[in-house]
Amino acid sequence: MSDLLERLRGRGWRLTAQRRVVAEVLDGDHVHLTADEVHARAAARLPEISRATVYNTLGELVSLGEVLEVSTDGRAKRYDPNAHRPHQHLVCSRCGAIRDIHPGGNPLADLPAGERFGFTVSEVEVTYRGLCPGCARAAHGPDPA
Amino acid sequence: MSDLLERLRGRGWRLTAQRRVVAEVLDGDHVHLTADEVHARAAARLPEISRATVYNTLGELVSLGEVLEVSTDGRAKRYDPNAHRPHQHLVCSRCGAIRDIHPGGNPLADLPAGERFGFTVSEVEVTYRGLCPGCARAAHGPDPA
DNA sequence: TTCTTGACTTAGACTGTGTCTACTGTAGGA
DNA sequence: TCCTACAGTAGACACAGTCTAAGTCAAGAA
Repeated sequence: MSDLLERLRGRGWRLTAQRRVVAEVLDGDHVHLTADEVHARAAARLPEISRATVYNTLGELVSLGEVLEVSTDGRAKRYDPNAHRPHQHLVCSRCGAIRDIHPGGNPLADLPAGERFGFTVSEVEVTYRGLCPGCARAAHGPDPA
Repeated sequence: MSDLLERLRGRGWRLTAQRRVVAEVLDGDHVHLTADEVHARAAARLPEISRATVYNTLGELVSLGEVLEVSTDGRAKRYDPNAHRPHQHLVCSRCGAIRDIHPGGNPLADLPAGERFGFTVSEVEVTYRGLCPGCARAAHGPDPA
């Protein structure tokens, strides 16, 4: 993640304790935190950080292209630091767990011209839904209730 | 849409004026209204209908499988009556216009086993984003501002 | 090192979307 | 007609996110 901090400094980003903590919280693979979760984890290290700062910082990271905003459930948006490698999401319909996946192929090519309604199409978002291994076991196994 | 009303009656749904108006508002192709828009249009025909009734009725239509809930912008959910024909969405990133599209192929098959993390995958949601013809013209043409 | 400046942060009010609750209305059977 | 259960209502509440005004601080200049 120091890469990210370096890139941000290179872009003239003023580096404050708050921004550093938010960037650090977003480090890792398969990280998809809501703004409130980011705030909670940031506040564990820097108790006085405010919600507005977390929203501001997340918004800046998104517009700099360093973080992706994903909304898989129609509720809170989630923030995904894995922005430099195009990927899709696999979501558990029961517990909400999210995994990043990297299928081959280019889904944009699957859209025939006749279905484009004259749109200039530039992006595709693909979300696979199903049950994660744990929830599938719970659904099939002997019901302990 | 009288099909829908017939189906609902067949399921023992008590058909009231409020429910009929909500179902009628959702008639048509490429219809993707927010709950508030449904409420506004329903209230034009039945002024005393309440917001809670619109939410309740939409929720019932969704759980009966007659209407789909889609959230393309992370803001308000939209309700899509085109639930009996599997389809995907094409969204204008500028004005938010939504079109239903029906590409061939089965996107589920594009997900190799090695990328499934043990999930039992049952659905795919695909959203294409770009500019609709009107917004593309506005972006390219001589700026009238 | 100290000063200056403008960008950054803060608390809290505000908005939009959706849910819940307690009460009222009403369709249809006894 | 009366009863009962389901449907509808208004309004309070909850959650996610945005905005504002005022205070704070990082970083360059002297």
